[in-house]
Amino acid sequence: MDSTVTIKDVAARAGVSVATTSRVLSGNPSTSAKSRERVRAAVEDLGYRPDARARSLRSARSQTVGLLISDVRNPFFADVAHGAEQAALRSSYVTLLANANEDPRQQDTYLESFLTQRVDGIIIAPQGEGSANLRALATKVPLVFVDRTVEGFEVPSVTTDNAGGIDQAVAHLADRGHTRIGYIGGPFSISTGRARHDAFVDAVRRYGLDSDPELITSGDFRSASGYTAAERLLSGGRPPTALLAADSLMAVGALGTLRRRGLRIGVDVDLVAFDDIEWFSELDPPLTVVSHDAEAMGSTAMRLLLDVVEGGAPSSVVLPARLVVRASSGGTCGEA
Amino acid sequence: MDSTVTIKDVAARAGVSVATTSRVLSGNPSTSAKSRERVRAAVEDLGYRPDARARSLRSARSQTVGLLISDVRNPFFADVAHGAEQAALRSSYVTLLANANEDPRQQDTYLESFLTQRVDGIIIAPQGEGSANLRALATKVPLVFVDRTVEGFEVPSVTTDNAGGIDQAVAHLADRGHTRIGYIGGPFSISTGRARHDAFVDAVRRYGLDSDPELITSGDFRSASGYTAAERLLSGGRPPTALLAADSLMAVGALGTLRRRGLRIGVDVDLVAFDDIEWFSELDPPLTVVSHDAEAMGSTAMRLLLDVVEGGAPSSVVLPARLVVRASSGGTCGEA
DNA sequence: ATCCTGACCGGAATCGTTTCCACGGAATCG
DNA sequence: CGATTCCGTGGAAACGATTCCGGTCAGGAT
Repeated sequence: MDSTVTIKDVAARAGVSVATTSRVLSGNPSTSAKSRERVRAAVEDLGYRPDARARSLRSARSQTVGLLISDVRNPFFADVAHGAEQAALRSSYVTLLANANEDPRQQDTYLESFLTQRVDGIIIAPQGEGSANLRALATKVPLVFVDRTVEGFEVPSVTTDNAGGIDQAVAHLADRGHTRIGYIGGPFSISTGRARHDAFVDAVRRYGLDSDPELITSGDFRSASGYTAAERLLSGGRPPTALLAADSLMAVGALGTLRRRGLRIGVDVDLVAFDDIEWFSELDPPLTVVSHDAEAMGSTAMRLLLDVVEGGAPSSVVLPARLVVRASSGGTCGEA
Repeated sequence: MDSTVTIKDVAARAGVSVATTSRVLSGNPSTSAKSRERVRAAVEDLGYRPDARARSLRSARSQTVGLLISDVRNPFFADVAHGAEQAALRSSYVTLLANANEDPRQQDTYLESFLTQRVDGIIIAPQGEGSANLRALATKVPLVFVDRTVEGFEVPSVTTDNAGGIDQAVAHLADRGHTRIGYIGGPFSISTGRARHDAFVDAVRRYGLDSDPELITSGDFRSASGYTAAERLLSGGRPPTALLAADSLMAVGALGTLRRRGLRIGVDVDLVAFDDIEWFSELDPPLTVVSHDAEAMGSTAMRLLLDVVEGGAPSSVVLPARLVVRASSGGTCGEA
């Protein structure tokens, strides 16, 4: 089953030395046209495929980067991963995609594994607070944060303009005449959770809306927590007339709550979600969202990382967020 | 930045030979308690992490498997990937997750890359017909198919009981009194597309329903194609009274069509989807689905693959499908 | 004719491990 | 007491590539 044709076999078949073969294979200019041709032919004949492990053992590059995502099953992160992967491919890097599953322990397991695989760099959407672990990592291998950051880390990052996005959403809801907006936030242990929360509080104040602390809840960026948060918000004495969810999965949970309570979205209660997702526009009614480009986020992160790997020192990037108004907050049925 | 502490450093610090150090590290029993202790301490002191590349270069095992999924952004496959990954982790294998993006060219690119990385085995949800490429692969490295298969391949696979699932769905709709069911199928180039189509035709015949060929359409397992297929079905002279979509994304597309046409799901038209997805139960109305366990599918595939890698010859597995009736086809609002 | 230059090449060292082989000494056995 | 096992060990050869270093040879300059 294991053919294992090595560079030695190729060299023998081509009638040149291993050294020359290697030179041809890696595009070293000091090779004659004749050797190039003969090696090329031998590679073809033998179906030779260089061994990436041996190659990267000798030269200090593995042409491999690690991508540690917090939850592959979250469509937003799936898109980020896809964007990053495509960008890596274009620079002929291979991406090791790992799934922390929103669990710091698994995050550590995979970081460990990345290290033993000697990846050239790591992109990570960090869990919780930067463990000592993470801090040690940053001194060992190029690191880039995507979507989330950790305080006090000197690493490049790609994030969304969370404040801008939330501001647009609150402005829109205020425009619609809402004064009591229920907020379903993310965990404070995650930077996006904090940023969006702070932006919400700030926007509510600036637009002169009701800043009742009862209107603020928080979940864990998964749908079940969105469900219970919405439940809590709506069962208060003076329930909100609009809901703003800090991510798509929690919005899905809220959707369930509203349906079960028989509330009509866009009529009885408005709903706006952070993160756009393909099928949010196909729902009945289509959901108003704060949209940001997950794929661009992934590809940008990869670009930054490869910059660092090649010795550069790129600066962080903040991508814009854009409100897309749909029927769940009074828009028309079509796309905005 | 690069610490590069090697086994030599550990050996020196522990005052033993490199050979002994290696033995301790890989749990070789012929080591004294004393060396074990000293090596352990040295590893700790130096923060040593073995180099997976060197290790796997020497021993013929890389402890790495490739997982090639047809579309990471399809929630079904995201779940499969998650299941497989967790199973690999339990056997201390690392998973290289790649995304073919429903594109045979990218599939080839990644297979190539898996090969140069010298993975111990590959799990794949194959695109289109088994290219010569794929066939050559099967002779080189252990292979397992997941979800989909390719005719004439002697490799273990994990699939769903497609026929059983479709049968339950059609039986249920027939029960509800439908005689004209519109079918939104997948591509014939993919085994699941063919299997579900054939099962549908068969079930329609057995339950004595209308077998009008106009009722059968097919898409590409993506939402846009579900949209246009539903559009075509509903604009015929005698439109169907129920829709059965062969996968979740196409069901999402159909959802959009129904909304735009102002048809009430579960009242004017019933809708059933193959594949369950977390948020299908949160929709309004919740969707009736043919549910199969994607995570189990992934972990089973990984189990089969590791079996092959260890020299076994496991047989293929077919996982059951189960109809979950919800309000989109007249069920109650709660879970079935 | 001699020297120099530059293009091309091959031998061998190297990357960080595992593993084969041989060896010393303690324990067991006749 | 000598022979035989057995355990733990270290030296050194792999694994499959890259790359340093020196050498050959052709051709142009002197």
